Amino acid sequence: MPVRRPRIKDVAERAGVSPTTVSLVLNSRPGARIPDDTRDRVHRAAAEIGYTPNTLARNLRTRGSQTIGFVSDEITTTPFAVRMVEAAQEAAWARGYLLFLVNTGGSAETERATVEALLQQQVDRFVYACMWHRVVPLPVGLPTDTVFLNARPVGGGHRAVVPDDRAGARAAIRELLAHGHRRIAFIDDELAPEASGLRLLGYHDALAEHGVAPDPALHVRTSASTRGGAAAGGALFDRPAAERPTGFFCFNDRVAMGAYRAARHRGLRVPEDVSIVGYDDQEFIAAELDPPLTTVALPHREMGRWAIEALLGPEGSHDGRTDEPVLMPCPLIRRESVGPPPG
Amino acid sequence: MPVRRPRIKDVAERAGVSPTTVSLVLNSRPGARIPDDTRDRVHRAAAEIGYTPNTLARNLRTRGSQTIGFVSDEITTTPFAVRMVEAAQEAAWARGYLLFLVNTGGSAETERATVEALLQQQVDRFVYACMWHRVVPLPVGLPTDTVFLNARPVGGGHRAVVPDDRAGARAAIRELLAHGHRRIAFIDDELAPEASGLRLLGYHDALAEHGVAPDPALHVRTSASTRGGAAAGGALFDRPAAERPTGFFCFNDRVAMGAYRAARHRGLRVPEDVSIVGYDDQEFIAAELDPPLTTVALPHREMGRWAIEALLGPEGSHDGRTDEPVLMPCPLIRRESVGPPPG
DNA sequence: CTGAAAGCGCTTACAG
DNA sequence: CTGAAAGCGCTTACAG
Repeated sequence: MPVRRPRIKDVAERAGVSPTTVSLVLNSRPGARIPDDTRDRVHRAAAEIGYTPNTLARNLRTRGSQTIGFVSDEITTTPFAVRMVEAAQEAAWARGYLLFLVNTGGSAETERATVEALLQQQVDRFVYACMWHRVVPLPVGLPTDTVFLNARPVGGGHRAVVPDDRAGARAAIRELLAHGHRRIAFIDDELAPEASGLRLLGYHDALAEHGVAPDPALHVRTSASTRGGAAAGGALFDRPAAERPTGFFCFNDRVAMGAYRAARHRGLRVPEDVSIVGYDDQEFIAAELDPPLTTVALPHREMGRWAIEALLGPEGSHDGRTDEPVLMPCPLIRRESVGPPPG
Repeated sequence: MPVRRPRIKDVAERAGVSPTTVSLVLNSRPGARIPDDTRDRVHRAAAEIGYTPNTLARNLRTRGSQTIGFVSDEITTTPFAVRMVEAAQEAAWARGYLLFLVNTGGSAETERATVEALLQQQVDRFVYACMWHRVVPLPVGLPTDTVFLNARPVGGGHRAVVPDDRAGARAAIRELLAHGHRRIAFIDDELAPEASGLRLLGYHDALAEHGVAPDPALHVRTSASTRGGAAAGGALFDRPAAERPTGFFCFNDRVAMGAYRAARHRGLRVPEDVSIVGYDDQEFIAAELDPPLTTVALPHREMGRWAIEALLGPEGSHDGRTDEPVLMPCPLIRRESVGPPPG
């Protein structure tokens, strides 16, 4: 470390040219007509002393900064949504950008300070990500071309990408309907986040398509956990046979895991006696349940990539108009928890 | 954004002093005797025009860089180990550092390019993290004071922090022994990673303490998944009663989840008929199993924080000697899957 | 106490 | 085709 990295001047001296020339050939600027001879000497000299440009200096001069600020509420906190970070990082890297990752823990104050610190680092492009699909107040200090990931700002007017929860739910319910189910329950999240409202819409959409009247008693809310799923599922299982739902759409895979448990405790088999569909396609859970869970996947990777591409997209691709958020499809993942209703 | 951020010169003009003075007061250098009067004028001027220093320029000049490169094999890929990233980011932020996050996908070539790019950004401090406890070849290009997180370099000689898998396993087995179990199986990972060897040692340690001779037939290897756990657990359950283990130590929580399933299929109850201990304390799994799983936690947060603190620690705290890796304790998390053996 | 000047390592008009 | 010079926005000896 103590040996100082070679500078452009060192290359210039060794190649017997000026720093200007070195800069020109190393950046291979289109306009510059430089004989191959000179060009070679420079490249050789650079290679020999292991020259590599100081990005900081370049950025200071050009006022660019090949970096992106990735600020999130607590995204890294959630094992769950990491693929968004991963995909974003990969997409950024592929474009020659580096990602500054900061999570603010949800505090508005930290958020402000974070944005400030990044701005000082000359970071001029931001992705603001949430771990849950949320509608968020506009974080102060963020530039107007910030891209929202898994979130949209309350007023709109910014680019944003969110999962298409409504269509995802619709697909889930259709799957149940296609197998012949008519009494279909929706075990929803009691916190009723953005995703909740959207999925309820999708639930109704699909029911309406098939002409089945929604039974309000079959839409229940509980904590979106295994425990909640077991409790709510159990209550539903315990209804009189004629009123008992045969198909269950669960707010997430953990709720589904709870529903499995409640079924098991009552000697009910999945999918012979009851069909269950989850949401999230959560790693280590959905595929590993017994039987493997049919569920709707959250397009974390796709959204992460989209966000970076929108941010770095072709010049002027964002004309500042108040775009609608992009709805990323949530594919239905068919496994083995859905079958025809009993009898 | 088109409005250019104010520079130090703007503050100087407004306050009627030189840039030198502004720099001096804003950085409140210890030696500098500056009258409160001047000091106030500068601060006021800075506040009025919303001045905030350009970190890039400062870093170029001082050759510092308040940034840390966090390079990992595929850490963000694993929902599982995110807490390491999270804790590292928080610790860095608390010290005024920003984290460049890059994961290389495990490719040595990408790794080299990554380090190179970060070096060009004048990043001079690195954490190299792995998602699994691994022994890694020394990544090329990383400075010698790099801190290894959840990994140690093959030759040693670098600071590193890893989970104390041996002690963790010992605690798990002791827990089983304390409840009276003597026939204790270890359902190990077939890939036999670093953690595997260490845990086997801990398993033997604890057995030896209690004078129970290890039965090689009770140490089995399988894929570290639910399916693997179900298969291996099932085979063990099917042994003749007198040879059947009553306690199970599983390589991870997913294996334990499989063991639960195998037990259930055979009408065996946890913990009445069989006691099970996992490893990882994996979120959304361990605590949500039925019954909740007694397991050993991986100290991801603690390791993440430690890495940053070692990196940023008091000057000269690293004297370059070939330190042994720090072993971070893996606490036993008692829940409800362990009881006395039947009969 | 305070300022002019040099310089961190680049890039980019501008001359020649 | 190629170089001298200015400048990105700071900090820091050095004078005074």
